[in-house]
Amino acid sequence: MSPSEQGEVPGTAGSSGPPAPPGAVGSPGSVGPAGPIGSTGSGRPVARATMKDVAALSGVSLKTVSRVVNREAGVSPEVRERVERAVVRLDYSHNVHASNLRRSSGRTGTVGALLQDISNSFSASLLRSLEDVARDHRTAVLAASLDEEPEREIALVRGLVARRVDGLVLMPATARQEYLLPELRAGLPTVFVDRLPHGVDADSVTVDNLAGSRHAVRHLVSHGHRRIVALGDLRTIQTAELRLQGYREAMQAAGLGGEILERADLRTSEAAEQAVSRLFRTGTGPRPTAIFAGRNDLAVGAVRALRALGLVHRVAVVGFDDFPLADLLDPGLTVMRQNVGQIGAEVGRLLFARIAGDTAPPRRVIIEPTLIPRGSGEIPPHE
Amino acid sequence: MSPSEQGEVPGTAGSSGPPAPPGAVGSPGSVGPAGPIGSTGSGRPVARATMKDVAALSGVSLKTVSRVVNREAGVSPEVRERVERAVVRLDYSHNVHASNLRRSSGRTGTVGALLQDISNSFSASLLRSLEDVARDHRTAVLAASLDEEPEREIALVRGLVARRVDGLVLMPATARQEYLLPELRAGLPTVFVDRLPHGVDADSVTVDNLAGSRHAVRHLVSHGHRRIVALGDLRTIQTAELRLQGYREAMQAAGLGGEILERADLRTSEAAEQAVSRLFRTGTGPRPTAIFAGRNDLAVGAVRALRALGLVHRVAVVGFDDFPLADLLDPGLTVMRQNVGQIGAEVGRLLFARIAGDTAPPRRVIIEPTLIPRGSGEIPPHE
DNA sequence: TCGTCGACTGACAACGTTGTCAGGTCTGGT
DNA sequence: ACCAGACCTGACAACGTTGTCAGTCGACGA
Repeated sequence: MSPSEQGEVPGTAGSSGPPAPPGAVGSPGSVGPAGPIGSTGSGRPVARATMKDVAALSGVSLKTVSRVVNREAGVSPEVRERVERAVVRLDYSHNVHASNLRRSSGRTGTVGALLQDISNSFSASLLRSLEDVARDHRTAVLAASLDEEPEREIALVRGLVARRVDGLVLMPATARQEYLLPELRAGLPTVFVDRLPHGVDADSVTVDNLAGSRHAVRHLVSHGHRRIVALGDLRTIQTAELRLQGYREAMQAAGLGGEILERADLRTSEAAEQAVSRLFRTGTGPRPTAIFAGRNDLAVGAVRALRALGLVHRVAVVGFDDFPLADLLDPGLTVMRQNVGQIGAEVGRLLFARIAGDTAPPRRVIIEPTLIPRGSGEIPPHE
Repeated sequence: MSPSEQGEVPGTAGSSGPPAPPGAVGSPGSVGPAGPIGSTGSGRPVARATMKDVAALSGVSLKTVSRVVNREAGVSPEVRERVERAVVRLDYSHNVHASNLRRSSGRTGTVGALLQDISNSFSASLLRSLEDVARDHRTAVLAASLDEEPEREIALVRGLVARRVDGLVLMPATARQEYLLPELRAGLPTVFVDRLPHGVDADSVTVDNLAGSRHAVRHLVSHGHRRIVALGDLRTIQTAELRLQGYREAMQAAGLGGEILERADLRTSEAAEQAVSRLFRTGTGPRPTAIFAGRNDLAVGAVRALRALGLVHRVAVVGFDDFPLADLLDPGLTVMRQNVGQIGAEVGRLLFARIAGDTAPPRRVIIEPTLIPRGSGEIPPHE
């Protein structure tokens, strides 16, 4: 029997080939009584070909197919060629789940990224730079948004662990992460980003929020401002509270403790817009002359409100977190920039080092934000 | 023997319990000679507990553990309780890959989304709305960026198929997608987004680029413009070419065929900025009085150039694709808005209908973009 | 008292793959 | 002619789980 005559596509109309060769494993029809693999006349889905089918078609054993598919050495060129033809003919696609299950390494080639909201520019850019690192490691990224919902975080982590991700990037929505302890002990590489871990010890990449907001406020003070209002997100969010704290510290340090004025728990751009609008419209006493916004869309909301009031060139604004087009506003928005690309790359570096087996003690990488003056933060006080 | 005394954590220091009960399956030490499960003194990772370990600890069979974990009926409360305690004690986590391998359904609870660039606001918002639909179906999303690289698309699709995703969302970078035929025939639910499929038949959700760009150009013409320049991305990108085509058609229809002026193959905001800059600085003859930008960051680049030239209030601009803060520019940027939330939700709806078994012929959903006038597109011509 | 039924539980095979090991063939040296 | 060794190839078990089916046990009606 010549090798080239061996096997046939199971179920192909008009069987014209020889009977299954002696070496064939399994019955050709085992995928289904009526079903050719890869195509039916109708649109009905069809079972995928397995290594068994490839083995049967090419007249070799399962193990040999495995060798060819995994490009292992020690397969004769003719056999390799025969198997490869069968692979193409059957549209065989490797099943990585079965493969990983059997393999010793236990890697799935997948990492999870749980971020605040992947449609916001900070999370999206972070995800993107992580993706770039992951691709270099032939790894896919499962991404999801937490929207500051703690229960969602816990449910999603459970799901990722059940999927046996090789690593986890987390911008936590929970206040404490003890629930992660078993996973960390089981060796799940985990990197916190933007927010420090609480109750567990793990790698983290964060921005120096305290120093950053102090810097921003000092900047306003140095331009003559005394009545500076701070806008902040939910106080339960670590970074939000830290930025407010930095504001307070800087005010105290400048001897302006009596002028401290905070509007916190602002969730959205609209909430910030409304808060600023109220503050500047209905103010009875002296109004603030400057705004420090603790998050990018709060700054945007503030600018919208000032625009509506005709005050964009009279009230100074500094925001935390840069965003696209901030330079195109009029005046350009002065911000504390967090270098998102650097953060994402650092997160990826740490994560894949852990995945590769790095067992050093947890690292806390802290990135200093930088002030980008663009005009809005350099407006002098107007009464 | 009382149930509460059965079993113990394998390897726990100071074995004080009774010997393994008669019904126990497997040896308690089978996970490793020295290793307790879930914790070691050192930071070394440790094998995860399997159902076998849970079965051994709770003194029941594998199958019973499976029943408890999957909340199947027909397990006595005492046994259930005993198993659940063992699950907690061992930090058992279900292995969905093994589960899916054995299960009949073949679902993995994962879909893939291959978009242009998940850090750009269009792709990011799309991903986000897809994620919301996916979460309702208890499904995770694998996301990746194609950056207009055809080979990457093909490699990533191969990877997703090997991961046996339940469905695929594709914003193709390839000109033709015949390579997908085997997967489509095998029943892989696939939805194209933003760009139509070529060479294969599949669901799609796109924007009416032709009508949209005609509308944008007509808008400029109706404000008195005759010399309108069009900026476009790579002509090989379907949507980019369609938008240029719409521009040409609208110009012809307005009797302005002789005024057609295109700058295509602009990949980035910077390229657009440079092109516009050159056009308006060095122009010898009469300069254009309006710009139609075929993609959001090309519009941004154009605005940057005009800003630098002091022409923002003298040259009209209409962009295709809305983006955050377009309303905050001065003047506000007039755009053709594609309703991204609607597109993403529609994509999700189609995808999960297919996953649920819908076998109707492929659908082409076309969404009409709407003109959002904000000022920049309503500037009259200045010579 | 005995058979029957329902409720619960377990043994076993199978999902698609790879690690281990043993067997077969062929070449070349004696 | 014979054997060692290199080179290919295949049988089998195992990864962690679930579907199938058979078995045990106590309660209940006749």
